[in-house]
Amino acid sequence: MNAGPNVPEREAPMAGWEQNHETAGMPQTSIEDLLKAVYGLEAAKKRPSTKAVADVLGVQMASVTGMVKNLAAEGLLEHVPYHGFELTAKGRELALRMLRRHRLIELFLIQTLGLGWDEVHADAEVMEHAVSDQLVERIYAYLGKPEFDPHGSPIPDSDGAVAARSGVPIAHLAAGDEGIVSEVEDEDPEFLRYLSSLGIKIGSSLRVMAKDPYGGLVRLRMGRRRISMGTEAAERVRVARSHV
Amino acid sequence: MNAGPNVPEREAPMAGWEQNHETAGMPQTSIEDLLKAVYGLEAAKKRPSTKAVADVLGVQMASVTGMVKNLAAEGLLEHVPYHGFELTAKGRELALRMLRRHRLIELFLIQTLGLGWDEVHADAEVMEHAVSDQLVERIYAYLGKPEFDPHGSPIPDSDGAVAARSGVPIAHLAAGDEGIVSEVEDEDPEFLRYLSSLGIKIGSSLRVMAKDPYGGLVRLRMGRRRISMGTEAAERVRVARSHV
DNA sequence: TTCTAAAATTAGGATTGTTGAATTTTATTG
DNA sequence: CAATAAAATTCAACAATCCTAATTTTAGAA
Ligand SMILES: [Mn+2]
Ligand SMILES: [Mn+2]
Ligand SMILES: [Mn+2]
Ligand SMILES: [Mn+2]
Repeated sequence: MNAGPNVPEREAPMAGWEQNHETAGMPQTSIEDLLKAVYGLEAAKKRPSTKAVADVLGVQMASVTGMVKNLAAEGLLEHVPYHGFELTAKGRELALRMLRRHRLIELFLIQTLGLGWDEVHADAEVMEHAVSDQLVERIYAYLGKPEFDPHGSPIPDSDGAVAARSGVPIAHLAAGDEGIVSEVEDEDPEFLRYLSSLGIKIGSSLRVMAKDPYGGLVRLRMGRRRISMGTEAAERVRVARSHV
Repeated sequence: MNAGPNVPEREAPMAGWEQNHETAGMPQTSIEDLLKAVYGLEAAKKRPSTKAVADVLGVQMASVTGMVKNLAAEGLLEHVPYHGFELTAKGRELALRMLRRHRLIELFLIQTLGLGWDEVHADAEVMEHAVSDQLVERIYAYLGKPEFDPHGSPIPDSDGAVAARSGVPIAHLAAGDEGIVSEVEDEDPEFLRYLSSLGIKIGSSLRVMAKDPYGGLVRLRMGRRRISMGTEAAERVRVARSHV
């Protein structure tokens, strides 16, 4: 065993520099991010392969294999070597707990500080590992028990229940379809600014005018504005169909 | 070398679970806390000995010796084995940067969420390592460029300049002295609740009625309330003398 | 000055998260 | 069915924190 709590006697030093974090048996950042990555791949109906997870995390496959061994030992996921892995109920719970934190933090920063939807992801990505459950619940209450984050993603509740992903990617619509923007990919600030420049936000109502068969361009109308979007972007914006 | 940035190609996954933190060359939590501990001891005019730092951080002396070697190699402090260490300008800068973060976060949580002064230290202690400089400055602006944190400690400015510690401990006052509470020790929630139960807050005006020479009890008057306080507590509350 | 207790360092381990290189397994293609 | 490329694992190393148990150094007391 290693790194016991080892509570030191307090020494009555003056305000502002004392330590003694209660970070004892807390799950590590990397663990939590790996679980989130697996969850995200599962949710996106992609197989959470070693390679896919490594790509999401930005580490080598060997690192994932190594970490997965620890995670499996802790009962957070199951691993059949060479045949992928899968979250256990416990692992999914932890992943959803992180997603809840991430999304509440994003919304909190936007609501309090007036940041833009393109300015909060990176900070939330780090802060999600740093806040206490107590603080998260205070934020939740302060925000009025919100159900969606600033990018339209559902906020898991404190029991780990989460609404199904809403809508379908714009790219999956056909000419003539109409819908309301329900969720956008949130991790790339540039992309979010691009959407803003097109006037797209959560709740925007749009209609597919045409789809170019080869280049993969989608022509849309939003109110009286006409915009076009490449397939790549059209895959990253989901709309709830309002008309088939 | 280890853990290169290793930027992965983006894969256009859907909102809410992508990673790729920009945590590349960032200083670690332990490093930052050690520097803060040394700074705090220096500020309190205690020698930042291996033992003192170990006690503050809640680790063994051997761990401090080891970490100090790294810190010295990075030019954050100077170490003369067996004769203590001292922050370099760079080390002090980093320590003050952390203190700024810590104090702004505490104030931010209190102002936005309405938390009590006893509920913010532990979260700030962890969050201080997690927020971006950009976010810190947004918080600073949002709070109206505050000069003091909720416990009366001065907030270092973004250049690392910090006001001198204000006041003296109540324990240092003599009978008849009057003063205004200017700063209280912040890391022990119990202690802060104890102060609250006595009605003491930053700005409270009080007068020393008597000091018991042996037991070390200080008898105070605050408005028309009379309170007594043991030496230990009286060492942890500072007042700005208003009358000698 | 000599002794001794406290403080500090060194030595030797453990654990975690990494990497790159070598190897093994799987799946696909011919 | 064999060849082969991609995916996955294993292995050896390394860095950073931590620990416990020696050992060394310092400083204060006798
Ligand atoms: Mn996000
Ligand atoms: Mn994260
Ligand atoms: Mn504090
Ligand atoms: Mn800290």
